[in-house]
Parts: sequence; C-alpha cells; structure tokens
Amino acid sequence: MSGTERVPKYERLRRRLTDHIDRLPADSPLPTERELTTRYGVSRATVRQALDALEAAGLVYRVQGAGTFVAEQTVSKTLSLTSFSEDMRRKGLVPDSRVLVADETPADEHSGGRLRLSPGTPLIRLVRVRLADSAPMCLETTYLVAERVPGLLDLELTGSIYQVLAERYGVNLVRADQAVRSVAAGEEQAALLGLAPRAPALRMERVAYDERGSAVESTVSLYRADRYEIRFTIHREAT
Amino acid sequence: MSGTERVPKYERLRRRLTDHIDRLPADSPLPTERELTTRYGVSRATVRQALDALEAAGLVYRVQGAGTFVAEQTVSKTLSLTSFSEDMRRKGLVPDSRVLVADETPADEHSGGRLRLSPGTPLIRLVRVRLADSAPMCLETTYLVAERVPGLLDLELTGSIYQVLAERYGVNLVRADQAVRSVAAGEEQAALLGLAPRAPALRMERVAYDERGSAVESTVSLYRADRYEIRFTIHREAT
DNA sequence: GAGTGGTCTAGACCACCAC
DNA sequence: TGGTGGTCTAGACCACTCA
Repeated sequence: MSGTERVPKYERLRRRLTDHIDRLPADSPLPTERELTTRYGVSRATVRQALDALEAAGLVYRVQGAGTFVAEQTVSKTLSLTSFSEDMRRKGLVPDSRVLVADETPADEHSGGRLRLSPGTPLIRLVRVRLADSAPMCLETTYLVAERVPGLLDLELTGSIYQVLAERYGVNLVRADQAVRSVAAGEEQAALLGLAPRAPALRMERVAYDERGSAVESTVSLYRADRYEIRFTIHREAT
Repeated sequence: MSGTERVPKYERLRRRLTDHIDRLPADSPLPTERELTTRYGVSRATVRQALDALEAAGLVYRVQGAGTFVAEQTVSKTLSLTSFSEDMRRKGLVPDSRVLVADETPADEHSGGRLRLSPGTPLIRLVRVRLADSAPMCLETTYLVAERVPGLLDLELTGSIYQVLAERYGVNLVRADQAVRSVAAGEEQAALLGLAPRAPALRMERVAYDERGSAVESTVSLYRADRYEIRFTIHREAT
C-alpha cells in the first residue's frame, strides 16, 4: 500500500460539502451549482455528480428552479451490508465470538437452496454465539461456498469475516437479500443466548452476493430481542 | 392529465434496456457504452445515466476495462417506502382496515417526540387493525401532523393513506426512518390480532418525511409474526 | 425576467482488462 | 495494444421558481 490513493474530484468535493453541510441548519441553501463550479474550479457535471451522491444519502434536497438545500438530519443511515463485528463496533460495542461449530459439509436443500447450489457442493459451516461487550447478542449459522475460501478454517475467525474475504480472497460482498422475522426462541437457542425459553427473538436470514451476483454466503442470525433492533432509512420509489 | 408526459431520453433508454436485459442470461455482455451511443443516437453521458440506474437497481454490473454485464436475478427488490395497502397488494393479498380510533389529539412526548414537534401540536391519530384477505395482519397506530392534512378525518380511510396524502394534499412522503424489533404481544394486542398472549410479533416503528425533510407521519405497527416477514436487498457502502 | 436545477451533447484523457 | 468503463470539460437549451 503506497500513500498515493486516486480520489476523483467529485468525491473530494462531496467530502468537502459533507463537512460544510454538517455545520448548517436545515433548509439552508447551498451555493448554486454554477457557483460551486467556479469556487472549486470544476465543471458543472462534476459538481452535479457530487450533489447526486449527497442527495442519494439524504443530506440535501433539490428544488428545480429554486436551489439545493440542507435536509433535516436523518436519525439513521441507509441500512448497509455489514458484518456482525462492523455492526457492533459502529454501535460502540466490543464484538466477540464463541465458535460452536467450524467444519466443512456438503450442501443440502436447506443450505444449498438459499445459495442456489446443487446438493453436495462443499460448504464451510460456522455456528457461533456472537457477543457484544462479552454478553450474548446473537446466535449465527453461516455457510460459505468452500471453493471461494480455501483454507478459511485454518484462520482466526473471531474478527470480521467480510474483511478476511476481501483481503485474503479478493471476494467482495456487495449485495445481500435479507428476510427478517420475529420468532420465539427454542429451548436450546434460548439457553445459548441467556434467555428464557420462548422469549421473543429477531430472526434474520441473509444471502450475500459478490460483484457478479454470485451467492457466496448464507447466514441465519437469531438476535436477542431485548438487545437488538434494526434501524434504517428507506425511500419512495419513483416508478 | 393530458397525454403528453415528459420522459427524458436516459429514462426511455433505461426502460428499453431493462426489457432487453430481462431476456438475457446472467453474465451476458451488454453492448458497449459507445455502441449504445450510436445505436440509440444519444451521447455517452446519457447512456451512462441510464446504465447508472440499472447498476443501482442491481440489474447489471460493470467491470472497468471489460464491459457491462447482466447480473444474476435478485429475489427481492430494495425495500421501499410503501403503505400497508400497497404492501399487501404487491404480495397478492387484499388489504382492508378496521378503524378503532380516529381523532385529533395534541402531541405528547411519545408521539410528538418522534415527529420532533413541540408538545401540544395538533395530531391526527388513527388506530387500525389492518386486515389481509379478511384476517388480522397488523395493529397500527398512526400520527399525522394535523396542519398538513386538514379534513382528513372526514374522508374514507380504508384505502391507501399515502395516495390520499399525495393526491389530495400534495404531500409526498419520500423517505422514512424505520426501527424493527421483535416483541411478545400484550394481552389486548394479541386479542385484536387473533393471537395467543405473548405470541411473538414484529414491531415496526416508522417516521416518514416529505421532500424537504419535514416529518409528517409517525406509525407504530405490530405485525403477526406467523403471517409477516420483511424482505429486502441491501448493499455494501463504498465509504 | 433573471436565475435555478434538469437534461443533453461532443469531445478528451485515464485506468484497467483481455488478447 | 486496442478496447472498455471511469472521469472530466465547456457549452447549450429547457422547465421551473420566485420576486
């Protein structure tokens, strides 16, 4: 890693504007696109590319014929694809894991079906109790396509798997389909999570894909309802 | 409504390409940007604007130096801001409502806090049992800023409120912050939903905003866990 | 009517991939 | 090395808002 990082102009402009916006009250007008053009010495297309990103992030809103304005602050951000570790750190908690199972197993209809694999395809299976600040937060069963992550079981598995996938295997998970349900924890599950039997839990099912749309990871997470909630921002579709 | 609708070129191109893509297998290469330029008689910037939308929707992926390709089909779409009625119709169910409460009430810390209003501000309150195919699906308490929807209580409230807001009041909800939890239904709630007491339920809290980022609606929904789950696609953030 | 954001063009150079 | 997508420019016209 050398110190040179290629950062496009529109990205640099976006960051400068983000810092600027954070210090402005809601509904403050931003400079006009043409003024930003001269102020930062870039073309209007570049300015618009930066503003497009800010608008998509919900930081500003634009009114044709009037201008661009600071939006009221959103409580949360768009829900993004993160690993458990990243998620917890973002919340200010210290993540950890207790590995219950780590082995290789052929795909059956359950695990392979979600990954759209034929039965028998080798999968890495991880069953972990995920801890936050040393207390159980969630019970997680993960399947990974073994072919994509050779030797994974020989590694430390306490940190962020997504980071390992990216750095060691060049596998970048960019998209995931999720399904969220409310369930009553089973006896065994409740015991592992430190809950009373039949206590409510949040069940999250996820299939994550790489850039090309190939399924790589399938995870079922069971979160303690008293410790976890999902927060996110959604938008109205145009179509 | 006259028949003339202004549709930008990039939008027309996006639709044409969407239709085209639907008939291609995954990983098929699309024509190059420069070829689309000549084929459709538009500039490359316009082509890229159309492709940007397709990429954001997860229909294609781009590899620098190689080309643009059809992505594998995603099961579900990005979670978008919809009303209960729209949500149910999309699932092929018939929505209906049983209104329990419909009145005007001053904001207190609970209701006003989420909407970021000062206590005392008039609010419209709706408590409804929402039905899908004539069976209880969810128990919903909605607060609307009364000033934005004068006379709402005189209207039929069985249909889509979002449609009423847009068509009658020009209020377009474009963004919402949501929080999802798993809870055990209380006795009264369980009775209204046709559940056993302490049965698991999905609790969804939502605050919806208009284009300018002003909070307009605050809703708490309690869904029957055995009938409802949330499905959505999420993406990895660049930053 | 002056000024704003929305759309569109024609052209250029760069980084990257595959042959 | 040739072609691809990624970035950027300078300029134009349109639709819309607001005084």
